[in-house]
Amino acid sequence: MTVRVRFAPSPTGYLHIGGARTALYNYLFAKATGGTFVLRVEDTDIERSSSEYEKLQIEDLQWLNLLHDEGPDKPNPKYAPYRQSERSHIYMEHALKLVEQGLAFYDFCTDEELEAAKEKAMAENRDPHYEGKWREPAFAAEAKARVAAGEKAAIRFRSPKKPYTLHDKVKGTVVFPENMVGDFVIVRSNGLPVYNFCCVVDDYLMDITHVIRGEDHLNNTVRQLMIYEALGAKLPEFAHVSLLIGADRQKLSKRHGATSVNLYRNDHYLPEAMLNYLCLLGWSHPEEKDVFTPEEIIPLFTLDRFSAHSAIYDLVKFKYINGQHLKMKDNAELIKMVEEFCEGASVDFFKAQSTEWKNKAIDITKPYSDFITDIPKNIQDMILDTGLESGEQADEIKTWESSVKVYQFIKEKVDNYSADYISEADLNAWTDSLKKDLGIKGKPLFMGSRFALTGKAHGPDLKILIPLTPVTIIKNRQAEVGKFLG
RNA sequence: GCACCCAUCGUCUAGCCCGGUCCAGGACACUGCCUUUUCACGGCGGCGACAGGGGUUCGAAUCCCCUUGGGUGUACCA
Repeated sequence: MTVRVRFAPSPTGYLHIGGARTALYNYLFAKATGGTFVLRVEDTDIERSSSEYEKLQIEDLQWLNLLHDEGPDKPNPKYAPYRQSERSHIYMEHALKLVEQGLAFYDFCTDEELEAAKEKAMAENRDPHYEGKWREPAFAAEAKARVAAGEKAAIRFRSPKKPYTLHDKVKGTVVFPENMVGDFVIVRSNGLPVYNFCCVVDDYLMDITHVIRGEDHLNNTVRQLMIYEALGAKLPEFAHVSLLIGADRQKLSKRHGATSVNLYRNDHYLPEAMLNYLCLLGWSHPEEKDVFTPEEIIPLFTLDRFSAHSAIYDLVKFKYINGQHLKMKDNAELIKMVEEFCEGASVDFFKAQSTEWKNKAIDITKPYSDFITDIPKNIQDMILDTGLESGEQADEIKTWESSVKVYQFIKEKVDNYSADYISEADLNAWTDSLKKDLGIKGKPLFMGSRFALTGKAHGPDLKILIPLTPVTIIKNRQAEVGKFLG
């Protein structure tokens, strides 16, 4: 049996990080087993669904490189169409069959009647299940006649009063007691079928072998189990993955920060880092590695390494993982990314430099960066910025009497420098001269010359940094340094 | 309310199914040291958890029960 899994988003908003995570798990499982990853669009809620969101969600999936093998844009004739809105006739056909078999029935109750019955049941401390007369087989003929006459009716599934057992790959054996659900609607009175019904019909007809989805569907599964049974369909394997929650352990929402994938995409997070981080929220690497690429994980991915409890979505480790993936990239790729994705004065400057310059600039900024956008930011701070660093270190430098000597010596050299950039050899000659001729050594020499050249007490190795810095900028800084030192 | 799910460092987790090798391991964060005549990167340490209570057992993080806490569902939403 070849594995077929699906990701079935509702196009009612942007792709959510929780959705991306379940998509990832389905994708990894398909790749790990040589199976097929199907994308199905669950747009039965016509009020909230839009084709625009469908498009955007697919774009986000593509950005994450979670490419589907089958879907609305890559149909397999055997299973198409892949949008539930285009499959209405299929659902109706099966719903009608269930009515014929007496496993479902037409219901003519009004919303008011239903609401009143529900309130009464609650008040009497009974389960608020359907109690209308139409569930009685005796009314079947009358119902059929009324529908034939054009009257609108919902179709309800006659729920068997017995317990159901689910063997879930994550939760283990779950027993749903009888009376957990009443006779639920499978087709609305407006003729549109409902999620729990469509889902089963589709998973059945599309030969889905493994249903990997969020835990929020766990209780729904009892309804689905009933429908599988009524349809005479073989049950797929189920894996109900725990949910992502906010730092307050509440459902993830806007107030917890960015919850949709496109926001991370716009901020130029690395897609492979996002996948890496999301993967770890609820699944663990067999060797406890925590930085890895999707390709590395595919051969290792199994359904028995999920944790059963929900995980707090917290950006701190995400940042670390993004940094690790960034540091794995080679310079050529990083240069391309900076030029393509980043903007600002430092990027414009960057683009105008030689390849050699770019490579060195990447070398010195990479260790300081977790995000691609940190690179131009660091280029700005380290190479282009003319401001002074304030704080204890700078104050300490000011107290050294040698600082002024170092500054004056270097200032004179820089003022008379004819090239646009100071060479490493010249810089070495200057520090040698400071050491030999002026007798300055140790901290005052190195810290002092760093401050005299950069206006800062910290930063990358001067020998690499200074040859990358335009002399004009150093001159501007020196005016500031001069004022600071008095 | 009722049903279902869950419960190991602040966070993500390993271990739990198949009790002893766990006075509980890793990672992030925080922190100390080393390296770097600076900072970052890196390396080596430190801090830090089995929710509580019963039971079973020679022995429980691991099995059972209760409590507490959290989550989900209970729609003619998905």
